[in-house]
Amino acid sequence: MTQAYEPREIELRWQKRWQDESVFRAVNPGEKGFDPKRPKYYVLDMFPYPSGSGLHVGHALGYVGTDIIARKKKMEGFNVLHPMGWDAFGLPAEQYAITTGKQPRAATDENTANFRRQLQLIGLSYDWSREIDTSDPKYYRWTQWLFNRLFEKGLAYRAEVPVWWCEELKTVLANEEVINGRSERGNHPCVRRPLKQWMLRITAYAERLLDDLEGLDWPESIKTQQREWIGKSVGAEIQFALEGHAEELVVFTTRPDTLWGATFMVVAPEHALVKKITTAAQRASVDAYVAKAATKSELDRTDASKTKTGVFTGAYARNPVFAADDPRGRVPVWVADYVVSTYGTGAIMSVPGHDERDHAFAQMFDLPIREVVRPPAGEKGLSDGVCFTGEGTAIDSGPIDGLSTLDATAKAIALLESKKVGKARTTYKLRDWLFSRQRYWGEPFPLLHLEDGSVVAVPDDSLPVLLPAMDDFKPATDGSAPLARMKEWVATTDPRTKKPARRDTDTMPGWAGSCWYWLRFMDPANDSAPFSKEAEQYWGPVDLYVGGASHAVMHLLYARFWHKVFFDAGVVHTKEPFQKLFNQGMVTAFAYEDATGRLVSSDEVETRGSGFAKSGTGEPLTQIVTKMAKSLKNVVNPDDMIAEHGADTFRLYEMFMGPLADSKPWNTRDIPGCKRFLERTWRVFVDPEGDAPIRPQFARGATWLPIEGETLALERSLARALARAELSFQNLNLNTAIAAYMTFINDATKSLSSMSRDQGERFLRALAPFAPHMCEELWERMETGGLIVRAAWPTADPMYLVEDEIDLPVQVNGKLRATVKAPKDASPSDKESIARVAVASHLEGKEIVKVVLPPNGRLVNFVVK
RNA sequence: GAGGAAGUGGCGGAACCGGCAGACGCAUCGGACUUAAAAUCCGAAGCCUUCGGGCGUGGGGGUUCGAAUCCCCCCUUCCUCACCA
Repeated sequence: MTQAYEPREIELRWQKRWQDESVFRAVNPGEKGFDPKRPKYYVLDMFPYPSGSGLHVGHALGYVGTDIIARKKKMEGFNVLHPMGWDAFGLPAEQYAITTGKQPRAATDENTANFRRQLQLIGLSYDWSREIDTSDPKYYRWTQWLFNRLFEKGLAYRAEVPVWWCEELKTVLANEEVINGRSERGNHPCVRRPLKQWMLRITAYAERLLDDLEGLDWPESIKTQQREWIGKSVGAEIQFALEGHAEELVVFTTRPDTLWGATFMVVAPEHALVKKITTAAQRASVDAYVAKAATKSELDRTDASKTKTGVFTGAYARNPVFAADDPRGRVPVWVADYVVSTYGTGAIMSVPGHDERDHAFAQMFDLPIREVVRPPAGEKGLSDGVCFTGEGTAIDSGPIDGLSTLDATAKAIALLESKKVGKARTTYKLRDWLFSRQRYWGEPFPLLHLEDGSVVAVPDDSLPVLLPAMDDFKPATDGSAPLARMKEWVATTDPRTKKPARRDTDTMPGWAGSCWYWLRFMDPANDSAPFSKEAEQYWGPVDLYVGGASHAVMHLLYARFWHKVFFDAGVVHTKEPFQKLFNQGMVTAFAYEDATGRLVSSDEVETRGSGFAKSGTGEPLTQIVTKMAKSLKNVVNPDDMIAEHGADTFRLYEMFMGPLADSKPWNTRDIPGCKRFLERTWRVFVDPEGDAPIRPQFARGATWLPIEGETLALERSLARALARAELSFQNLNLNTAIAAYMTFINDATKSLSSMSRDQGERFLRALAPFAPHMCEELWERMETGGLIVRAAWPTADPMYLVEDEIDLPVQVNGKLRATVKAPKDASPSDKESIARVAVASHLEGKEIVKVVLPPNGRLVNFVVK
């Protein structure tokens, strides 16, 4: 038996043992070995897209964190569900296949194999029997099945919509995937283009998606982001008659109380009425403006936000609150790109007196500005040259004069409704979800186009609609779907009527598979349903969901939407899928810049004492923190580190860096500290000089040590470490648990012979979730019997958290002047007299005004003059 | 511009409720062991100091016997959304 700590050898052996004994297999209700007495705990990682570059230490941060939690919960007696799988369909996987010249299927299999290998290297306690791959027909069969539920409820529809088109990617993208007119993936320019697309009616769930955020234990910042994305606004819809046209111009406003101050109208360049209402005289300039707006990317529009642009259409609208002969009621209609076509009705009434944007526009084009809201006393208004947008009192507004903004709004709406020219309305920024892609690597829509032009779902029992193999799967230059080229696949028959039908050739976006994967994990092998009711009833909802904050909106909103649809369909029993959400921080890296602020590649940096310098030139460099980047050569590969130091050190370092939620830099120089701690722990248990597998005091049948003297001191040290660990699990700053364990091992090293077998056992159990391989090895050498992963989690005995003697800080005027020892149960007056002696020199010649002894008895403070 | 998170030694970070600022680790320095080095072990260390003490948690003010922690103002960094009527 080896006496040295050799992590790789130990780790491989224990990983095999865990696998051989199916230690991490979660047992479902109804299966053999299920224990109904244990409570359940479902801890889920956001499953990765298996990229070609392999696992990143940032992924591993979350995975190690959840693994430690899962292992602890298991030791605490929970039935733990802790699964892992692959989000394998979608654009990035297809792009990767194209650039590497591989088939997506083959490339995906290669990448998942690599990810699986890397995850297993870390010794993560996943139940690998539940592994899923969203691009596996056994999985996407049920994605299609669930799509059918949305389809039959009318939540999926086809529409000609202006969509984001990315020429580079040859695909349409969802609103959420386009940032400032560029694709989220790859940062390519995008343009708007009308195309017939499948949409999901997520807006039907807007209100519930908003309301149900309340009960969730999620970071407030994520909830806020979702609320803002949903963007609820309450107001009114108002119809303006158009001079010389039968059509009405409908606008949405949150401030119907300012209707009397509307001096012009603005419609978006894409508005359907623009062509119709433009007068001959204005035709040329309007056409030019509209054409220009269409070619402008969203980025250009945003850049131009400082100066408003627009053109008069020549048309006039009638403000319904003014009499037909009132000149205030005749307002010009302009077209301007500061009004967006996709929000509200794509048209606004412009109230330049009380809206910043309208104000700017009115000033730009010299349009009239009227004040209809008087600001409350003390606030500046139009008379001070300020556009007042807050709440005040209605003035110059006929029937609502004198009312507060709140009352004026209500009365204005009532008035509009009685005249049938408007009504209360709530709008949302959230738009329906553009759900189809003209790409290859995704779930085919399980839909058939019949000869009569109608569209029907492929019956559930004919699923899956398999994605056919294609040699050339690249998107067509005209943007048509690659599957459309598979003529023999497209032509099929409706299984119900045997009549000819054509398959839909679009595929679902990459998000589809991740909209329900946590449910499939509950019952991954089920081939008669996506998951059984019993399994969902037992495991749902996810108790802890851990992943990056970058999924704040898209994935988490889509997943909640599908889950609610399933809830309505009676498929799941909870309204929300993820009860507690936690975002792990980003793992950043150090980078180095010279005096001019230029970044220097990490392999050209050397340490100079406590500073850094450029190798060769010796030029001094400053250390800064950045994202990891290949160009800076500061990307860390877990494989190398594990090969060099072992998985336990890797796990420990990931957690020791700092609180799980914080972003923090990876510092290779700090890793030896964690390794040293494990080596020191090893030497506490194993005598490197001796032949025994374990030191005699830890061997089975070792002499029992009474808890007194140094053993008592160690008992206290252990109790403190265990208590600290418990707190650190609550706060998810596991770095402090490790720090507490280090302190204990330092204490143990100093009085090794006084440490008992029992103390050794409890310490190993506490360390086991963090460094499972080494603890398993030492546990075995102690001949404790069984695996440590199945042992019970140790808790601190409060009795040993209390010291006989406490350190009593003594302050004079709040400044620390001495620290004295006092018996733990000393009375306040005893403490005061002990303290008085200790700071006698500071009290000399002073008058003691007050002696402060806080209720917790933690210190004494003399207030003197 | 709006919203969110955060600013503590040379570095990563501790400090549960307002009560010893800097736990734990890295780097640094000293010592032991060694022919020597590495490894290991032991120890020192916030900054300044005339060795009395003074100053210290981004800056300024406030509350308090006492503030990293609570309140007000300001600065910086990161993230997210940005003409949403």
